[in-house]
Amino acid sequence: MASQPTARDRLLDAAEDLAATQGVNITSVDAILDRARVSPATLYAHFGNKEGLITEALRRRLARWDTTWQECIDDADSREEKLLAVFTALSRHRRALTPSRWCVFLGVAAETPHPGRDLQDTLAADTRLLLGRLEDLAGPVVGAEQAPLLARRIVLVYTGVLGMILRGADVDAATAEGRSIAALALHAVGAAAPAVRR
Amino acid sequence: MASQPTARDRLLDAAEDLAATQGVNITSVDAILDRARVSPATLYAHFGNKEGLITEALRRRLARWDTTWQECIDDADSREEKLLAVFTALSRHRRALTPSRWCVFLGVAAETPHPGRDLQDTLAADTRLLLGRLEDLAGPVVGAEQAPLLARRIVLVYTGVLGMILRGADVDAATAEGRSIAALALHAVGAAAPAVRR
DNA sequence: GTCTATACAAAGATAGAC
DNA sequence: GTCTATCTTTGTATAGAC
Repeated sequence: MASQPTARDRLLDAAEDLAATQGVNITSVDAILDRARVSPATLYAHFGNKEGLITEALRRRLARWDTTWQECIDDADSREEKLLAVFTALSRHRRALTPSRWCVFLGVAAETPHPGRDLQDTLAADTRLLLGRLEDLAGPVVGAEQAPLLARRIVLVYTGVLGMILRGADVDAATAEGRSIAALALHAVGAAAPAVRR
Repeated sequence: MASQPTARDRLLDAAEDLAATQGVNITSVDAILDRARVSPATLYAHFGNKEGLITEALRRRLARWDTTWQECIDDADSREEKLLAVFTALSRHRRALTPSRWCVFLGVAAETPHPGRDLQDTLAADTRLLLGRLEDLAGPVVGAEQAPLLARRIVLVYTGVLGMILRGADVDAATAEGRSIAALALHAVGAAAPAVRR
């Protein structure tokens, strides 16, 4: 029956949007409060402090990314396509949510040299999700032995796409280019260690 | 005869070090002044404001990167090695200067959603230098027509290496991995459009 | 849970003397 | 050119009422 978002949700929305588009350090608590139309006390009651709010907003965004990516994997037909679905997911993710200037997680990591434990964990969870899932998907394609190598390479290329967006590159062009390079890496590793059958 | 660095140089050193290791937004003017052992008025007399100082420090660092990279290119034997020398240069650069947490230019870009014109130009100059020089080096290897494509791909991979450092990856490992992927891209593009002779 | 009002610290930048 | 001292704004966070 909740027709109106709660103050808590409005805070998370505002924090996510501003972190994604402006960055966390330049975004003041006041700016978040203004956008969420919420009073200071409410923020601190729910999240303790600014970093707590940011951490919670990132957790929520990571969960949504997780879902979107998994859907793209499920939609893909072949094992190779599933491995490259991370690039499709990037496009879909950016269309579904407030598109970040490049990547909210890397952005917050770049801006926060000394994160608290919870924030640190949340940021690391993004990288863990990428490496872990790509390794799982790479196993059936190039074998368990080569899977970690291929996963690292695809994460590197994926991260490069995000960086190119920060450099001002066209998002779709950079994504397509990343996918091409990842496909090269896939076939190179696959050639070295022939694909596991079925 | 200048045995002591000037106040101006101490300011540039302090700004560069703190921007590289901590980030620009979290670094206060006071912190820069403390480290440089300089008074506020001196900073503003020389650079106008904080962004002016940061811009100047970045310009100086870009010039040093330019030099280091060119030296690595000159040291390389083959045309292919010259094209991949950007990864060697990255290692050498990071050993020569205060190593940034990942990349000072991308870091400042990520932290500054609305840069002034001078800062904007300086940040863009980094990307321009990368794309332009790599395209020049790619021409003799894959031909002028394919050179822009290969240059973009290598910049993407190079940027991915920097992003992996931000993700916590080992610097040498990420650099080596990036070089391998760039070599794949080189050979793939080269195979599509056979190398120009000489 | 949420608000109004405010405390307190830190930020960037400037004035005026030497 | 450089310093000491200070001004003003903005920042995060809390107190106390409803």
